Amino acid sequence: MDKTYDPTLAEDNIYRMWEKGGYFTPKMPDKKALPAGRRAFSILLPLPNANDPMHMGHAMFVIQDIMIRYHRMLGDPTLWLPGGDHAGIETQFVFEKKLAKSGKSRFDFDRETLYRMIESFVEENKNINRNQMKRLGFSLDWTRYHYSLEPEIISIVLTTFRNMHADGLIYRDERLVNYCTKCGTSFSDLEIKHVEQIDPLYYMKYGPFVLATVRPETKFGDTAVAVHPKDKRYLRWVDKEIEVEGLIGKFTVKVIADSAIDPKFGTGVAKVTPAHDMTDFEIGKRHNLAIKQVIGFDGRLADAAGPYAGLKVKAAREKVATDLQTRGLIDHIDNNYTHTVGICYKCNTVLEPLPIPQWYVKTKPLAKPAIAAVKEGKTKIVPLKRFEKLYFRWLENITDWNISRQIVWGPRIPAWYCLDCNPTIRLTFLDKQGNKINGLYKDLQDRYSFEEIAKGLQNLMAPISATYTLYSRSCKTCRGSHVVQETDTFDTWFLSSQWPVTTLQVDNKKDFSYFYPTSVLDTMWDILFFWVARMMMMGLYKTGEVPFEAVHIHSRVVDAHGQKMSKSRGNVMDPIALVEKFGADALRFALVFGAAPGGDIAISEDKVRGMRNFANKLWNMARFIEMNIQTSQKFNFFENKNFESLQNNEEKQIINDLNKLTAHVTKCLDTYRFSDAAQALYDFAWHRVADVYLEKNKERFKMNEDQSLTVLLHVFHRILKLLHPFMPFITEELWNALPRKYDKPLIISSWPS
RNA sequence: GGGCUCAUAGCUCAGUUGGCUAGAGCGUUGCAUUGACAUUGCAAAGGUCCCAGGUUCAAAUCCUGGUGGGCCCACCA
Repeated sequence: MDKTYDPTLAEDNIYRMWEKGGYFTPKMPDKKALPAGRRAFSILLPLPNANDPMHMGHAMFVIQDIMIRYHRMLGDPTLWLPGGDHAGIETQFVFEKKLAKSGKSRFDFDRETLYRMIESFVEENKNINRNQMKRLGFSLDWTRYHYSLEPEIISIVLTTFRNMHADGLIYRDERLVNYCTKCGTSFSDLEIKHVEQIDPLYYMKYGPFVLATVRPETKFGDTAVAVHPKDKRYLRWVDKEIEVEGLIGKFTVKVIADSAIDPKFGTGVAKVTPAHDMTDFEIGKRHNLAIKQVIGFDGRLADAAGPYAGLKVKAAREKVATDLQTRGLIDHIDNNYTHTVGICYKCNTVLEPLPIPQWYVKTKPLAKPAIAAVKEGKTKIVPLKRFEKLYFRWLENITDWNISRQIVWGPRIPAWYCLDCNPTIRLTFLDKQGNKINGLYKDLQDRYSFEEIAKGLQNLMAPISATYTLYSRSCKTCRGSHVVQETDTFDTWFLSSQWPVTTLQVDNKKDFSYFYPTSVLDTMWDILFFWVARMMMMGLYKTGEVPFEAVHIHSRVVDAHGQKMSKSRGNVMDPIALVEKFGADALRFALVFGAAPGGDIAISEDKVRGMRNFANKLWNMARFIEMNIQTSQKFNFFENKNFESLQNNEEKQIINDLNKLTAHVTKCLDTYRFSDAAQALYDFAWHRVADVYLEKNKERFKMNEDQSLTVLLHVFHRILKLLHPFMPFITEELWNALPRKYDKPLIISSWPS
């Protein structure tokens, strides 16, 4: 053995040996034939975006590998199932950035072409993170790898959609949606980022009133003025029509009373713009107000804004404000008004609430059983009560889920519209010459053939009244074939929320019956709502059973100063670079050591180095043992025996401590206290065995005495076993380097008790 | 605006239902070391456990209030 441990030499070979041995693929004996207390154990890897290289957050999945290796050693049929996500908007966004570098944009291509381009882009990158996970030693069953866009997986997802539609859980509706005019798509409530900002609050003269608004440019879309029903100042105006002087002429609106109006805000009077404000939209529904859209999906004012048409929202606001001022229609301006606005989490553009027909999932009926399942303990959220609270609070206040995205990257919603029956469908497509055409079908059908439209199609927008059929390429009403598929694609999370079901059902039903519900879902708190809660809802809907028995919330990896890693901070660490420098085991141990569940874990190069030193310590302990052994020596192994006959006090004591350690580590692993287990192992191996026991008894070992070496070997073997889930490579390497009783790799050796 | 959470050594953090003479990693200081390992060993320094009250035989741990961070949720124009 060399003087120091070189991980780069060992790791690759060992991983290949494991893979070749098929140890990651579970044996699935009849469940009744399993020994008492043993049962199937399964974890689904939270599927990384297929086109993303690995980051520190993924490295944290080492917690799952620890559980998986532990259960494999316990003798449980153990499955850790890997996968990759097409990651809809995320991937398309990355791809569009790439396009932008070559001076192109998504709007230069029809959807078929754009889709193919993204597809091959993902295909190029798909293997990167798979190989990286192997570098970390993850014992994933690669024979069961799945990708979210496999046709069989999509087919299961679409079946869910159809069933939900039949059950009345899917519907179309036109309401205000948070829309990013830059990314060209809507988002669900969850995806909206809120930021505080200071904007001028304009107090404008409005007929007989003065009212406060930050958005004077939406004045063209006002269809009412509202006051609080109990506001005595304005009671006499309620239900009256008032005449207002506007920038493009006088108009009349009705004064309405609605309790959504806060009498204390501004002057207690608000203009109501149902097409561009969430509150106003609700008010509009209550009072049957017209919805007058004055901002388009391109973020520019529409024709209804007269001379202001074509201006972007921000420019329009400034111009409108100035013009109002020159006309003497501004009473005063509060320049220090602080409020929060919703912005796009991808590009930070202020989101525009716009009326669009979208597909929704009715969530209340789904949330109910998901809440009950956790309350009844069918799924345990560990380790912290506070995540349960979060989970309940979100599900109890859940709003319906917008699953439409106006992007190409993902499966399209399987609804077909007949253009002949729905001539007011708005179409955007590229004609044969590549010009962008936009208009209603009834205005276009004389000039363009159906085939030309269908081929160059970028987007369609069907009015909410449009009829559609699911899964049918001919119209059921007119029997015509001028049908086009909905261009909205599914929110990625609609697919990933079904992951536990799709991945286990896709190959054969046996996996599903054997491993569902899965044992643990290990993830970080940031996708508790996005993914975990939705998997609960969808899993319960599809199977009547919870998708996992426990949810473990692992730590978030932060830098040496407790700061979140981000590109803009420039403090991102590359896990693979650390593996190359210090070895996978060192990084793995560093990620676990000192990590409190649900909290933060600080990773620095110094810390990983420290853990590399620990690996080296183990190496040298083995070297010392090897030095004192003669190759011809035959050992009387005491594995799994009590050592009750030992006379030597030192030996009795170390065996006693070793057994205590074994019980402690086992208990920690059963209760998700990975850091405690790691610290106990570190402390025992280094400070109890190496520093004390070895030093004290060096002379005896050198005498090459059979018994003392047997005890030492037993202790060391035990350490390797207990440490294996944490540091799989070096433990496997050392297991192989020393004499042992069983000729099986450590990965499938039995967990000591 | 509502809620959650944190505050412990120079830094990053553990501390499981109250029993601590308060720990770890990294860092610091001194000494040692051709002998498994300088990716080492021995030793040392370093903390009014944020502040003020309270409960208790006992509080870093529980309660109340305060101060200061972090986070989540939210349609007040």
